[in-house]
Amino acid sequence: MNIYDIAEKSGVSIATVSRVLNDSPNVRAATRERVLEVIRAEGYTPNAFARGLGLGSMRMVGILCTSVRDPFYAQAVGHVEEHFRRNGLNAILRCTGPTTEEKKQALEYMTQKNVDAIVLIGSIFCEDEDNSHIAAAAQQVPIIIINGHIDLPGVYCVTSDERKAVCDLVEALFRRHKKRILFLHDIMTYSCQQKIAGYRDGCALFDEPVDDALIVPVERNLDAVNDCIKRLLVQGVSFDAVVGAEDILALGAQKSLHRIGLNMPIIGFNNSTLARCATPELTSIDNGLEQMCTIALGVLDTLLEKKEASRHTVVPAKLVERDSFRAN
Amino acid sequence: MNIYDIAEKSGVSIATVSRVLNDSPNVRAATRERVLEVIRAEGYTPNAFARGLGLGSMRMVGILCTSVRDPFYAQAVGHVEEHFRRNGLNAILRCTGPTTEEKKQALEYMTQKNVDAIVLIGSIFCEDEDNSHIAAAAQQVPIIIINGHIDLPGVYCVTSDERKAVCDLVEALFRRHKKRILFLHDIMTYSCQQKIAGYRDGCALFDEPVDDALIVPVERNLDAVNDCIKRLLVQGVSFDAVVGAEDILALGAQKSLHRIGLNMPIIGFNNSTLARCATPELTSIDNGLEQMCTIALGVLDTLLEKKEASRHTVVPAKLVERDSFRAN
DNA sequence: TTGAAAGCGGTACCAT
DNA sequence: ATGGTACCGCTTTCAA
Repeated sequence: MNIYDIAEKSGVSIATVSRVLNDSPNVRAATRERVLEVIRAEGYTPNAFARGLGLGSMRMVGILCTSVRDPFYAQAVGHVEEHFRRNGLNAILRCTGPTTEEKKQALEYMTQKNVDAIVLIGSIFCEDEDNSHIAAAAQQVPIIIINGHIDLPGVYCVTSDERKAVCDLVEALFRRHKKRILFLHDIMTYSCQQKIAGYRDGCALFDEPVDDALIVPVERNLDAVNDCIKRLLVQGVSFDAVVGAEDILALGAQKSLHRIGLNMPIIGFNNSTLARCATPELTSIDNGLEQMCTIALGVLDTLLEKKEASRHTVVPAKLVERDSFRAN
Repeated sequence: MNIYDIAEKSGVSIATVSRVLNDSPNVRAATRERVLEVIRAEGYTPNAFARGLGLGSMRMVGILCTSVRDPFYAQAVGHVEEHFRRNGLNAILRCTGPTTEEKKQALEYMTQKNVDAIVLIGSIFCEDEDNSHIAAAAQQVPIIIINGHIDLPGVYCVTSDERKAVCDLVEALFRRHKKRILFLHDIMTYSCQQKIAGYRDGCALFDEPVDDALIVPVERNLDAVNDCIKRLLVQGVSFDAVVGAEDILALGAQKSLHRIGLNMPIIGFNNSTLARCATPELTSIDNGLEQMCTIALGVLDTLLEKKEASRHTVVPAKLVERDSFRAN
């Protein structure tokens, strides 16, 4: 069943059928009805590939993330997919893992598939040495980065003001006389750098020197965090509060410290389900993910209309207070 | 840049270029090299839509789930995407929400996009009244259901033996003289029905009557579970163990009971991150998700080779014991 | 308002 | 081993 069949059965040319299909105004109402009737009766739907060939688009966006199995990215993918779908854009999902090589391949794959845009989820896509693969892809198709920033033509970024949020948090902790704040993080992404910058900003507000021994990298899983905390204590590194660059890190620290019998404010990041599932519930910084996704969609809409869009938008991040903060 | 340009620059016909592109053996090595050289030099990549038009496939599978934002589904989506990608199949993701209407639309969307297969994640796609939309889609393209079962031609199912796993669990609890086991569940899917059947099987083993007041539906969030537990206690419904049809339900019960000061074995389902994040760590039934995904890929591979595949495969589910079980 | 026909960029069959 | 060419199914321009 193709457009020729429909044309024949309706007694019109394929051009007319095509016009009906594409809501062209240049079709007499009666003709349109007749064609639509045949289309309905035959249950016809146009071939997406042929349409893509003619139009150069299948109204698809590529979504890249390092792993949907990570709840934070899953959350983001969900939001992006939903926002886009509501605007008639569907998603090709591709997980890349952390290596630059795979990210590059994924980017090439998406451009070859003629997607209308590529959404990069997380600043982990921003390499600090070489982003030429992103630059190359951006020449073919708009690239949108959620919570990451690269200053490149064709690359549109939406970030969260995590720097300020951490700064405010540090300030609040200092006011409670918590001056040795342990900051746990995993991969040193753009986002992570912002958080650390915020940490330093906060210390600077109080003219307090930053003890680099308190900024500690650790793998993103409970066991690694537990080992890390124990090691720090054995090494005699003292601290009276913990901030995790991800909820899971904060949660790991919480469990570890609880086991040891230590009690102090613990704050996570992303305000994920984990935060509420922790005991006691974790205070967490919400980076405004959904708002970032809404803006991303707006940017893309603007671009698809061939208008210019802002290359960098920043949304606020805010602290969501829960037990792990109040109690201590 | 298209195949004609490459043909011209290499001094061959487009047919030859196409052969080179598709690794046809009928090309002289020297010719192949010359063409490849031009392709490399020009950075040419074939147009996916045109190729799709000719081949009738873009090597894409549709993945449907009610919500990737749910960690369990995210986990599944991640596994499916990964397995398929490694076999050169990419994923179009579409979340549907719980309504049949949206699921139907998603199914239609996928068939219209000429995907090579559709993967349905979770038995929530199996309606118990009317699955005609799935039957219809299955006539166009193979449908694979992960952890759900519908007996329909063209629909291939991989399920987990959750029934047996719950039965074994109930047996183990009975042996510890826990005979009033509260079973919390949310939507009554095929999977949920299996779990309840397992619950009854277990009781039957001990000739113990099932108290239907202990099989309680509740919304899938912490607050709802908390309210539910409190209500049950007020109503005088007594129980000495809790099994949740999802980890989040078990976790909610754990928090609620802990707050009240009650202590009893609590077991979740899916062995998600949540299980390890709970305090104390939750015992959980692992339904063998990854194995299901591996099998799903195998089935699809078989089908794409136009061979017959088994319409229903069952993988074992097993209990992963942690603190919430041992301690009590 | 409608139709004819030329693309879009490939694949694959049939010759040679 | 290679080339010519007829599709694949739709969009769009140009005429009428």
